[in-house]
Amino acid sequence: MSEMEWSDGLDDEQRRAVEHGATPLVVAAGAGTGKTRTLTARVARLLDAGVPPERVLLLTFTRRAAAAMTTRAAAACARPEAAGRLWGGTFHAVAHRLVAEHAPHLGLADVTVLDPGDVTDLLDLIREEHGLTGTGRRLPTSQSIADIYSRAVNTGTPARRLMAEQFPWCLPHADAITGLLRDYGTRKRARGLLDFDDLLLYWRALLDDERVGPRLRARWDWVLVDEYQDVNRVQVDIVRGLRPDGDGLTVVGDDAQAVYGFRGASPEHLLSLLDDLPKASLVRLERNFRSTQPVLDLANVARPGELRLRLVADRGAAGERPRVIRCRDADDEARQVADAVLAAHQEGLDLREQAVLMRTGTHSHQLEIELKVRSIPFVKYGGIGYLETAHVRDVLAAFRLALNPADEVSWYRLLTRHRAIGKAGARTLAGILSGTDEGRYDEALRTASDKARPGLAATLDQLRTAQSADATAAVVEACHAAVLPLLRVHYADWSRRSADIERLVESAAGGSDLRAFIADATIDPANVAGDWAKQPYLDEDYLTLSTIHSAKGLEWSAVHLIRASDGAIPSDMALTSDAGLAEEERLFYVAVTRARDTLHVYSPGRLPTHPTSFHARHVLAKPSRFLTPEVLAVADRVDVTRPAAPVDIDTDIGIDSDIDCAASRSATPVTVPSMDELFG
DNA sequence: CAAGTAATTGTTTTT
DNA sequence: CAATTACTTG
Repeated sequence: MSEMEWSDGLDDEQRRAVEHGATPLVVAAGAGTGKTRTLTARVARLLDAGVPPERVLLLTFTRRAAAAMTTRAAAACARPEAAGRLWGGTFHAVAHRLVAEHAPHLGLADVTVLDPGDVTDLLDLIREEHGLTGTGRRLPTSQSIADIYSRAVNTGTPARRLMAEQFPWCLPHADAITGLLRDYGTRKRARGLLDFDDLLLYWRALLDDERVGPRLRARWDWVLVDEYQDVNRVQVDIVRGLRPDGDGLTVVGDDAQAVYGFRGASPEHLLSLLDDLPKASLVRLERNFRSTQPVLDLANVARPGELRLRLVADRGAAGERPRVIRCRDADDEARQVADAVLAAHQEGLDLREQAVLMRTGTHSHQLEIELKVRSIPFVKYGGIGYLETAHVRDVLAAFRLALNPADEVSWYRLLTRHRAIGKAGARTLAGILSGTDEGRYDEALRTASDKARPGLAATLDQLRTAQSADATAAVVEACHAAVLPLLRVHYADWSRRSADIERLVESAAGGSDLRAFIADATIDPANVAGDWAKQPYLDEDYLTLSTIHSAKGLEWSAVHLIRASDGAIPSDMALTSDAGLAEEERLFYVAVTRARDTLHVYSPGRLPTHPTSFHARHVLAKPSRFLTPEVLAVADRVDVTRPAAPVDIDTDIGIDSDIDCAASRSATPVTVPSMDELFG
């Protein structure tokens, strides 16, 4: 054990966590307290102590976090090559690996992962049989039904009770919905289809199995879990199933940063672990290496939760006080943000060091227009990914059919892209084609209408080629050939979409394992998208726009939090329950703790009811309820709606009549440099 | 039963 | 202003 580089620069508490023995360890790590460094140092220390890397399992919530941690652990330990043999990844990715490995034990001939879009497609496909298609009164969307399903399994709540509590408008159809969901389950099982939730459920089932469970448990001595406040019931069971007495278990989390309640997570899981494992030790990390004290003063005041961590800036007391900017409306807000971003840029702060955070992807609409007008380059995270667009999913469906001809959902999707095949035709044909009958292709052709037959024949031909091909490139090429003529006709804006397809096909053909490529694309779209999606400004300087969820774990020198008005933060969707409101409060906390040096919080007095700006009606909005007097006391208030005198932000709700753009622009005397020369 | 046209809706957050 | 959805017509 030579250098012990992993110990470099750790403070006492971090070192305690890193050097802790085998008894269960809970690390309560506030934002910016070196959580990743601590976790990776602990892994490096284990490896340096001679632990075989394959006996260490590191579970994270995003692929990015997993990659960052293994890389850093490798860099910090004496045997960097060993870190490559670590088991690391998201819960879902590891689950997929294990489920594929144990497919026979699980009674699965093949494993195809359904993305959330596929799930709604499948529900659409079968809902008619359950009397959920009539026109007339409004029926719950398949999306809502999928939500009910997911929440039920992830929280262990009976669907009926769940509906009563959280989806009351679905209650009149409770019988039909529960019937549909049962059918959904058997349908998936019969076809070897697994949705995201199934991956976790199957993993848990493996752990519960008398024969497989002990072997799985014996595979790892050390299990480390990041972001434990974001685990749901099933994930808790998996972790506990892996380490029943807690020995070798390390979890890191922060109850104030739990923001995945809608996915069945609860910060309670972190807190209750301490009760469930009496031997567990708690280490609290409160020294913050990220932000200035003034930023942390605001964060500490805003911090919810039980752990009551108080962050202290390692950087000392100096720093600029956060600013709360009251603005007139969304357009005004966009101008304020753009002005501030440019001003900082002029003072030498790269755009890369700045980010705009928002509650939902649509909140940046006005800002995006403003940025385009001013030629400020930006990249937006958290919106609809390329892999979720229809045409890309069409190609993925073809890939999946090449590997799993029983994939009814993919059949359905592909069939509806054909001319002369609509919903009804696709449904019957998908049933035939996903079956096991020897002559199912011929039968499908016989069933198809005269108009549909030629197109279908061509598709089936190519898919047969794909299914019998060995080399990945050949499979991909055949699928490409099957899909191309369909999509060219089907999409009116084909020219805009074709480039995406080319990139996807190229990237899939380049890989060695199509199965892995599809699983990656499904379980972690960003991972694959990053390889081939266009990233025009990758080498250049650009501003980051991100949802708060996607910004978790990241940091920037300057952070602009927009739409800090009631109805946006907290989202009006969340106001119906205490739990929902508490989660919004945690989101606010996550957002403000992303800032290293400057934090600007913008609160428009009028919010668009409708995300697109034109015939948008506006509704009056109060400042976010999270901008409490205590929070405001540690911030500088700026009111750009009435530039003459600062107005108490609590009482001014901006009731002024119509907005005069020129007036509001002149009210903010920030000089706007020509962007062409700045970025030319 | 498919496909085209008209009307009418919107919209959390993500593995 | 999309993108579903309802209603028409072939």
